Amino acid sequence: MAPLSRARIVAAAIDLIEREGADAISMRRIAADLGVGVMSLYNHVPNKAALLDAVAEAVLSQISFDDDPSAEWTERVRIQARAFRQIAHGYPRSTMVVVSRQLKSPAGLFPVERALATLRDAGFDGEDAVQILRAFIAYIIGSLLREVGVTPTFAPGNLGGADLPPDVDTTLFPEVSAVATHLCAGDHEKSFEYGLDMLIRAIAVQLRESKAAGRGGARG
Amino acid sequence: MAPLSRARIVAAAIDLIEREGADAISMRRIAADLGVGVMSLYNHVPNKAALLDAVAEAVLSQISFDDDPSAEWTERVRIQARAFRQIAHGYPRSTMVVVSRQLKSPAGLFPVERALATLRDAGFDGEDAVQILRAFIAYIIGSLLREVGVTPTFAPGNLGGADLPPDVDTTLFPEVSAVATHLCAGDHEKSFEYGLDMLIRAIAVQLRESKAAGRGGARG
DNA sequence: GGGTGGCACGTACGCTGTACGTGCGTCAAT
DNA sequence: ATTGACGCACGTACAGCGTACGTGCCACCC
Repeated sequence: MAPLSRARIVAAAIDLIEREGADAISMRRIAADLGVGVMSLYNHVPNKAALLDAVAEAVLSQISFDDDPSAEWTERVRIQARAFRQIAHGYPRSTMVVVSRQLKSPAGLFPVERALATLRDAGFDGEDAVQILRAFIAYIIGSLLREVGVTPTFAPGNLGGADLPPDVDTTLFPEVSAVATHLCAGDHEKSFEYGLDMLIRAIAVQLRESKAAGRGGARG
Repeated sequence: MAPLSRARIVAAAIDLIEREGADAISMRRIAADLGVGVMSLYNHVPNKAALLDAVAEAVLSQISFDDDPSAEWTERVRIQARAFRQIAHGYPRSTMVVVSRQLKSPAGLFPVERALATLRDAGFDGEDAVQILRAFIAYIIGSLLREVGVTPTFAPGNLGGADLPPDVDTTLFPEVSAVATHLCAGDHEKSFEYGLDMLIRAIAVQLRESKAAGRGGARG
């Protein structure tokens, strides 16, 4: 048996989360899966919180950014956003863990660096780039939460429908009832791309305004 | 002493969360705060998960929508979005609880109804209204998570700065270092309004395109 | 008066994270 | 070769968790 190591512990934790959900995770289960004693874990990880941080970092660091630096900036931010979403597909149950702990490690900073470079190349000054990036991250995280939150047990049936309780009061919620079909139809990718399109176009508009108003911020 | 009731239990739970954080919540602590036995809680609440759902619903139902139905739709969605953010200010530690459990109750459906009515009044058809709403909710939730996640212990010092570790490698992360000032400066309201502006303008652009392309969706 | 049901409560069980002590294996210095 | 130090796996133990179950009190209706 390979010697116990931090990496093996983190891998086992991710595996367990993906198989049985984030709630099922415990030091004892992880140790059992690894075939070691519980306390052996603490020789490599200070405590459970740190282990979850390590899980978040490991998942996050698997993002692969393959956007072409010479491409149009609109396409680059689109690809970067998709890369984020991709990890949520690879590790759906871990997404909540990643999102719920904010980490200040290089793994978390790397995508930020990439995005800022893209936005500043596009012509935004520092403050606007930061604000735009924040808006993007907020949108992406919110989207991922919706995607993974809607399928807490991964029942294959609720991917297309049964999202809404069937007993919505038609008179109390006329609008909801009217668009119930679309509300229930949960094509996550389509929704994600829809909002992504919106955001990118908004940024493009802002950039034009910014340029029209001369150098400096997009305030106007 | 007033008789134990579901409402009193939920209120005590919210109180406890706000005072000591979401991690500190336990049935025993709640019971102790109420001066009752632990198991008495279970006469009014089936289990802890249901209690947390009730907490989320109680917090969510305190949103007050005072947007003027005759106002411009851009202003209405802005005010509705702010109303959401407002609850995160009233119950900062509970926000994570609200966000992490998706609920299909009237309390959760009411804001949806309101928003859909506004968007459809603005001229969007059902599908676009739903997609736009989803993008908005994603942005708002993502923003709130950032706001409350940055202050897990509510230390008054870290509101303005100290967000970034001081040892960021300048050569590894040149962009991050260059805009570190803006990255650390965390004016949550300003950031929220910045992205909100972006989104609303994006929707306005989309609406114009939609109208220019004739009746129907905004698909161009 | 006698049944019935709601509600507060104590006890108990299996689970959790982790502090602490112990023993084994390997390597460095003598 | 002997000894000491150190790293690491592990068992035990403890406080705290959610909650299943049983008990007893009290208000109610027949």
